[in-house]
Amino acid sequence: MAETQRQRLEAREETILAAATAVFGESGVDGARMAEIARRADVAEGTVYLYYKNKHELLEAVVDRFWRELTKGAIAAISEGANVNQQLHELASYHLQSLIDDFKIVEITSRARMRHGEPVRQLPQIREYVRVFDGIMQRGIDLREFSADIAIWQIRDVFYGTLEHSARTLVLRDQVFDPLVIDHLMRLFEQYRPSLETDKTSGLQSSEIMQALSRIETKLSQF
Amino acid sequence: MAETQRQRLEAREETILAAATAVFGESGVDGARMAEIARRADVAEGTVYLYYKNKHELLEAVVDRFWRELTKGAIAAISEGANVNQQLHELASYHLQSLIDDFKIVEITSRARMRHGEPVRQLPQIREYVRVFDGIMQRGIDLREFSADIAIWQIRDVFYGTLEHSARTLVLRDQVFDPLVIDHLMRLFEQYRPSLETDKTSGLQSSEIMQALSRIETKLSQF
DNA sequence: CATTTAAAATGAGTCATACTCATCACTATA
DNA sequence: TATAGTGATGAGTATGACTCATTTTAAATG
Repeated sequence: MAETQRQRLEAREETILAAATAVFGESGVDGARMAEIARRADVAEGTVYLYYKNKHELLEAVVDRFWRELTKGAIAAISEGANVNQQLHELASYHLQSLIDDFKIVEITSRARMRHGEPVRQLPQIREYVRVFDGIMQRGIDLREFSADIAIWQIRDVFYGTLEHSARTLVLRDQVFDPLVIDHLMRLFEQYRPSLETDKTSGLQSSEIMQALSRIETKLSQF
Repeated sequence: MAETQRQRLEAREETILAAATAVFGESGVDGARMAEIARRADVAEGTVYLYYKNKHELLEAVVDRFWRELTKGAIAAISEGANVNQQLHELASYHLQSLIDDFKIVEITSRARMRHGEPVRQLPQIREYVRVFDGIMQRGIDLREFSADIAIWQIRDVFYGTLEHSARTLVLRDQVFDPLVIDHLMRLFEQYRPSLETDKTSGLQSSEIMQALSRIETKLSQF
């Protein structure tokens, strides 16, 4: 049956992809042997090339699937009804944990970015992934929890940049998740709250206010 | 003369390193041919292997030198007498500009990090490079410009993580330096200022102000 | 200056491995 | 059961990193 045939082919493609993910993860891109991937997928070496044009395209498929799964996981990790802050916290935790758990595959992602024929491109699936963040931030702005004049793309760079760098630092040390990183990041986001009465530098202004209040109170106490 | 001989060898090593930097930059790690590097350095292919054990070690040398130069440049870029904030601004600008200008080499850095025999390591020269940041922050703490209870390593991750991610975003768009990124980052550092009278959340501050105002109003109403 | 000796350079040859392609096997339809 | 056509195979090819026997260069010695 055509239906069964198609399923067989997809199953085989999936098997090859799984084998490739494992081998790339274990041995890295350069260490991975196409022969080993074929062996694990229980197919001949030539068969792999029926499904993927070359090693790099196979790598791209592995990375692509990884980020697609990550997107699913992220969406599942944030609780529907929660407030914006809570959701950001959940996304940050999920992201950091994933980066640590699948460090090998994440490292490999940069390899997929550069195709031999030069111009560095952004992977569509990563674009998709960061949309999750953008969605939450946009909701935060709509709900007036965040100032309307922030640039989401800049904050996105802070968010993902910090987490990526932190993950690298953590893995190079002891490989464990550190909630302090999340707390610290979330504290930064307080900067984006809409300020009712002041501009940027709340320190100076509030101290001025406090001084003024002190003067008033001192005066009053004289009565 | 032994002196001259030694210089000749070092000059040749430098020539090979320069050729390698160029070829790696143009063609990427996988695209770079050892034969091409040798040709550009005007030596035989075998000669390259007298100076560097293999392609990966040559790559490491290229990356190592790049970051060493970057450290020199960073130190030169920050003005000795300036205040901490100014210095951070200068370092951030220099770093972002460098990441954009030498994007190719920076991308290649991650390749140098993973040696075939597994465990990912941090490159000594990058360690050295981030010390520049640490030094400025420490001075900031000593001068009470920053709160003493901050963890420098966390802020370092924010600093470099954000800049690295921003650089990637910028390069993938239009390749140009954007001062907004720096301003935004510097704004975040306001979070680390020592607060004179209050804790973290400026929201709490305003509530304190409201309480004080209430006290005043209460007092006033007594007249 | 000639000779010896050691170091440095060379590039043709080796080897590992990504990729190809002529051949074979299997499945579905007539 | 025959046949067509799609999918699978793995021996063979091409490429490029790396080696090493040989040659060249330069320093040391008399």
